[in-house]
Amino acid sequence: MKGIRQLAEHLDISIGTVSRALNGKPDVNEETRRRVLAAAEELGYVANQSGRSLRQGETKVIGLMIESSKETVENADNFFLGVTSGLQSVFARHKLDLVMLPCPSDEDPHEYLKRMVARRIVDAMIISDTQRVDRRIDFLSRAKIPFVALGRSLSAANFPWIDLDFEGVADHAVERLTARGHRRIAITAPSSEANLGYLFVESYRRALERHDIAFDPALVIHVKSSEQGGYQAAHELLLLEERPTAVILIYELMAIGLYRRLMESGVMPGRDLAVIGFRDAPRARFLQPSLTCFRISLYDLGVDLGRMLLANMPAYRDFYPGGERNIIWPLELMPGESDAFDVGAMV
Amino acid sequence: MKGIRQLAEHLDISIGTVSRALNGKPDVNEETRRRVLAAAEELGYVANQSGRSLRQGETKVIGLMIESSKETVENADNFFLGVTSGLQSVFARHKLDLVMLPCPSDEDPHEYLKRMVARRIVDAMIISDTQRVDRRIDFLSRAKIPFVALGRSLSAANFPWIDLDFEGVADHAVERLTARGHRRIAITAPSSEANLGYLFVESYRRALERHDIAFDPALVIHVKSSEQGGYQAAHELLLLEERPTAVILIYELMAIGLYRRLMESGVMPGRDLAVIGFRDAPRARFLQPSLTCFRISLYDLGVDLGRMLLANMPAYRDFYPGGERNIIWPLELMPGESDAFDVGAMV
DNA sequence: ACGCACTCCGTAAACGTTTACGAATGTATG
DNA sequence: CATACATTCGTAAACGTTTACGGAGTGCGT
Repeated sequence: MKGIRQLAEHLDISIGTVSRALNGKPDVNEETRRRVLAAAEELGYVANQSGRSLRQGETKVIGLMIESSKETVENADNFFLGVTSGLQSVFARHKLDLVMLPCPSDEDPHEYLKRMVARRIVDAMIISDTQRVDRRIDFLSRAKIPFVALGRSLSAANFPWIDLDFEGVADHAVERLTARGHRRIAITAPSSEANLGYLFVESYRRALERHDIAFDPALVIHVKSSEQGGYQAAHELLLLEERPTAVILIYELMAIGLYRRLMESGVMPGRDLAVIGFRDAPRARFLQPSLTCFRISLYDLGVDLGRMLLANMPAYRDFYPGGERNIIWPLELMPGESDAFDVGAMV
Repeated sequence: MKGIRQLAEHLDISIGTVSRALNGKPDVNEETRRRVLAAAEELGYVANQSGRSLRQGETKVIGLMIESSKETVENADNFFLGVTSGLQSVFARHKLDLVMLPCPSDEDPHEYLKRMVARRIVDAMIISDTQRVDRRIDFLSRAKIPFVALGRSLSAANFPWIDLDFEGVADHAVERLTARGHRRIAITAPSSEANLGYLFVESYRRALERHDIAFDPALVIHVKSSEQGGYQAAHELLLLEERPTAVILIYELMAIGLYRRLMESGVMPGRDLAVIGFRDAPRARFLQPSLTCFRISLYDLGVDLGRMLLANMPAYRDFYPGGERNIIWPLELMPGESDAFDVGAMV
C-alpha cells in the first residue's frame, strides 16, 4: 500500500473524500465512510506521518526526555517506565504517541532538546531531572513549545511542573525518628546540580528545625545515588566522631551498599542505625532488614503529568479544563524493619 | 526562523543552493557554503524533519522498541539505557537519532510495531525481548524494514540478531559449581514465552549433561524475574524434599528477595547454598554476601547492535562491510562470595 | 574565434497529506 | 416554479524540503 492516492483509486473516489472519511470529518456520507474504512483496513493503509506532519505542522508525538548519563545508567530503575504507562494511558485517547528521548551523555541536554524540537520530531516535551537553573525551561517557554517538567526549577517564574513532596517526606521521616528518640539524623545528597538534591536537603533542614534539632552540615553526606554511593555513605558515616543514630537515603537502592558497609563493621542496620529510604520501592521490603521507605504511585503520576501537558496544548486544552499548573506529589510511607532502632530505650 | 526559504531570502541566494550547501553536496562554492552555514547558525535554522522525510522517504530516526509491561517495569534495570549509549555513539556519526518506543502493556507488541513503522516514525527498528515465535520478526522481514533483534527467535531462518552466550554462562557456572562438589543445581526461569528463558534453561540442561548430572525438572523454578520472584524461588526451593545445594538466577536483582527468604529460614547464602547470578551486575558486589555474577558490557553490546543494524540499511551498508549477521555475546564472570559454599568438604 | 569541459547556481517538480473552496445534487420553502 | 439551503464530493493549493535538469559564466586547448 503506497498512499492515500492508491486507496482513492481503488475505491474510485477522490483523494480528498478519502482523507475526510478517515479523519472523521462531518461532510462525508456514512456509507462512503464505511467503505473507505473497510478498504483501508483491508489494504493495511496507514497515513504517512511525514506528509501529515508537513501539512498540519504537528507530529502527534510527545517526547519524554531522559538523561542517559553514566550515573543515571548506574542507578536506573523503573522510574521512567512506570511513569510512561500512565502517560500513554492519557495520550492514547487522543491518538498521540510517546517516544522516549535519551540524551547522550556527551551532549549538552539543552542542545539536544533544541535539536529535537527544531527537527520537529515532537510536538511537546516532558523534561525531567531539572537542574536548579535549567536553560531548557527558559528555551521551551520562550519558544512556546508546550511542556511539563518533572521537578521544580528556579529558571522561570511560572511553568507547569509536578514535583515530589520533599517537605512532607522529610517531616514524616524526622517525626518518626524523633519519636523514637533520634537526634542525630544524617542524610545523603547527590553532588550534582539537580534541584531534587537541593530541595531534599532543604526540606530536611527545615524539618529538623521544626523539631528543635540544630542542623549539622557534617551530617549531609554527598555521594552518588547508587549502591556504590550507599557503600561510600556508610563509610563516611562510620568515620564521623559523633556518629548519627539514623540516616535518610535519597534513593532506595543505596541501602544495598549501605547495609553491606555497615555489616562489614559489625553495625546492624535497623538495630544500631535507623535507615529510611526515599522514592519508589517495591523492592525495599525484600531487603534484609526490610527498608522503611516512601513510595510513589508512578502510574498515577504519569497520568497527571499527561493531563497537565495536554492542558497546555491548544489543540487539547478543552479536554482538561481548570487543571492546576503545579502539583506537589504526595508519597506514602511503607513501614519496614530498617528504622526499628529505638534510641529512647538507651537514654 | 521559519524555513529554508527565509534563510535563502536573507542570503539572497536560491533555496536550492542553500539546501545543497547545508547538505554538503559537491556542486557549491566553498565561499557560498561558508556563508550559508554561518547564517544558519546565526539564525538558528534547523531543517524541518517532516519536509525532509516526505521528500526523501526516510526519517533519520531509529527506534528501539521496549516492553513496558508490568513485569518489565518491576524488574527494570539499567539494561536499555546502557545499550542506548553504545547505540548512540554509532548513530551519531551518521546524524541518526535514536528514540525509545515503549510498547504500552495493553497493546499487542506486534500491532504497536506495525503502527510505528506504518506511520513512518522510524526508518529502522531494534527489537528486544524476542519471543520463541515472534510475529514482529516475520513482519519486519517481509516488509523489508531494516532491523536487528536483541535475542534469537524461531520465527525466521535468517535474520540479524545479537544474543547472549547462554551456553557459555551455563557451562561456566556448572563447571564452577561441580568443581566444588555440587550435584544438585537449581535454576530460575521466567514463565513467559520469552526465548531468553527457554534458551537459558536449555543451556543449563546441556551443561548438566556434559558434567554427567541428570536433569531434574523439579529443579527448574518458574518465577518472575524480580525481587519478589527471588523471594518466591527461595520459598519453593526450601520446600523441595531433596534440597539443592546451589541455584543459578536468571536475573541478578532476584538475589535480594532470595537472600531474604533464605535468611528467614536460617539458611545462609554462600555458606548453606551457593548462588550465581546472571546479567549485568555492578550492584552484585554490594549485596551481602556479594553475588557471583556474569556481567555484560552494555555499551559495547550497543555499539555492535548499532553497527549490525546499519550494515543492513542500504544507505549505510558501505560503512560496515563484512559484518557478521549474528553474534553470540560473551559474558564475564565476576567472582563473589555467594558461591563459596564447598560441598566437597562435606562428602 | 570556436568548441568543450567544468564550476556554480536557479528553476521547478515531487514527496503524501489536509483543507478551503466551490460544484453538483437533492430537498424544503416561498 | 424559482429560490434557498443542506448534503456530499471533487479540485487544487499548500506545507518544507531535496534533487534532476539545464543555464550562465569561466578557462582552456585547438
